[in-house]
Amino acid sequence: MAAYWLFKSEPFKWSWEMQKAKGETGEQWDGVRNYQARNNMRAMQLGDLGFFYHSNEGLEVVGIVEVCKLAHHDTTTDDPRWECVDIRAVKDVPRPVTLEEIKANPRLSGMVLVNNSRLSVQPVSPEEWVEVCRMGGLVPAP
DNA sequence: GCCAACGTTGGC
DNA sequence: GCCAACGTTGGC
Repeated sequence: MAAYWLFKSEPFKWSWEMQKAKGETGEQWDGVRNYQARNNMRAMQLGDLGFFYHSNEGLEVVGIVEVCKLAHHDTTTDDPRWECVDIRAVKDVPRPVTLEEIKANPRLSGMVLVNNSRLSVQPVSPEEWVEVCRMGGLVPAP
């Protein structure tokens, strides 16, 4: 059973354009130093899909990514506690969905993005997935 | 740039 | 095991 996620990144550190430049191979989602976010990555399966969200600047969902490598050690640290998955860009969201729009949609009032904005890797429910895809012009949802 | 919210650390 | 202090995140 595939699951859905949301990955947050500050675009001046790691942007959707940079993610896309990595192509089919993708890149490890490194730098996460939060247990909850790490546990979410440990729970991911190959083929799981996620939203790519720009925080701080943009504040919008700009792309769809796919988990292409299961959780493994984060090579940017020696600390064995930290792991990450690899993700690759799948497609653009034709019409980026802003945080403002998400907050304004009652069907998305339960989204982690709205209620725990500090969690950088979050689960997304199937209903939320479909709704955000619809708002972004992706019909049917991937 | 500010500040609220949250997570982590460390003294007791 | 509690909680105050501190650091970080991220919306505004």
